[in-house]
Amino acid sequence: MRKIADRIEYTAPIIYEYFSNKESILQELTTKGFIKLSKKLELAKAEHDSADDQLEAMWMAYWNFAFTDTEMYQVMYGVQMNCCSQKCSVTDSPYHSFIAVISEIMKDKNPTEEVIKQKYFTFFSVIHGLIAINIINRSDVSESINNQILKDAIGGIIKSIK
Amino acid sequence: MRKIADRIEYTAPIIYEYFSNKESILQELTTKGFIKLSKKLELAKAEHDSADDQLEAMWMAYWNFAFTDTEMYQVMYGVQMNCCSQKCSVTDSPYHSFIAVISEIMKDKNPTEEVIKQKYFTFFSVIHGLIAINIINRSDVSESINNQILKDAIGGIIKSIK
DNA sequence: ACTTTTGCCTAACACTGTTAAATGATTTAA
DNA sequence: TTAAATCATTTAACAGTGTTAGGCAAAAGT
Repeated sequence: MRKIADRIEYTAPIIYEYFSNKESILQELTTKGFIKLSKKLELAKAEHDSADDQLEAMWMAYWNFAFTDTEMYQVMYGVQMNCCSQKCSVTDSPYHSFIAVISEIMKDKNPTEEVIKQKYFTFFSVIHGLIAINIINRSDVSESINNQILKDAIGGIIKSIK
Repeated sequence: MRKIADRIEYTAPIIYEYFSNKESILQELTTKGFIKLSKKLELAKAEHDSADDQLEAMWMAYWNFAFTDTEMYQVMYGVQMNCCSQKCSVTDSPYHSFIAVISEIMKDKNPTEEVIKQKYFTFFSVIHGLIAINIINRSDVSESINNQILKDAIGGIIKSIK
């Protein structure tokens, strides 16, 4: 708040003349972000005819938005993972456990360590994403995104790496 | 910190005799969490013979850990999504854009609205998970988890919902 | 001209994490 | 046995958050 005030060359309290609190500033920014994102999505959609292509293009647009407007994306979705800089990437043992099994599954393909790592992260992203949504939106979708979805997802990736 | 101090019936500063700062407490907890999780993973693995089954069982164990030790999981992975309570779930327009196209793709199956919502969240989890990892671990895996993985993931899910 | 409103600031509160200094008890040294 | 040193713990404080209350001076209304 004080930093914002500095930037606009006022003192902190006048911010509260325009916004009821910090949260509502983020809220407002987030809303703008969603509008911008929506436009990109509609644009991507309009460039294709089949629904398949549209959906892929939309998710690609979504992906691109996340990296052209990273700060925005982080505000919108509160992206943050405490540990990841060290722990959940390389140093932890879950990582090594999974890597071992994935290597085993892919052994016919003679994959590089890098490829295996990629696959691990793909897995991790999917599962962690599902978990995060379930933890946060517990009441909203907890029953919807259930074990079946999870198993489908896992099965799908296992198939895809064989 | 003061709450911890209350709980252990000391004052805040003595905590700093045992931990250099708050971060290092979380660090310690996280380490313990990873040890516990690792054990569960190894246990799950040991119950199966084929690598496929092992991997599935491990991810299921991972999933279960996230919900039996939710606070731990949140500390370990910093799960948090600012907006989700309202915005990224139902009220935003990206949601509606995607729902529309997913419905179109699945129209032959006459899916309920609930099913479509599920599929959306599956998509969202996957993509958001990949994005989050890329944003946070930028230097570490940014080149690894690239567009190819993304396209594979999207393609896979599109296939799976047809 | 006098009152009301507006715009803005200073000061402060309650709450974070964190550190320095003081206190008092217990152990050690002489 | 008394003096010194060490230890455990606390109080007080600092700097940093978000936020609110009160005041003051310039502008606007009557």
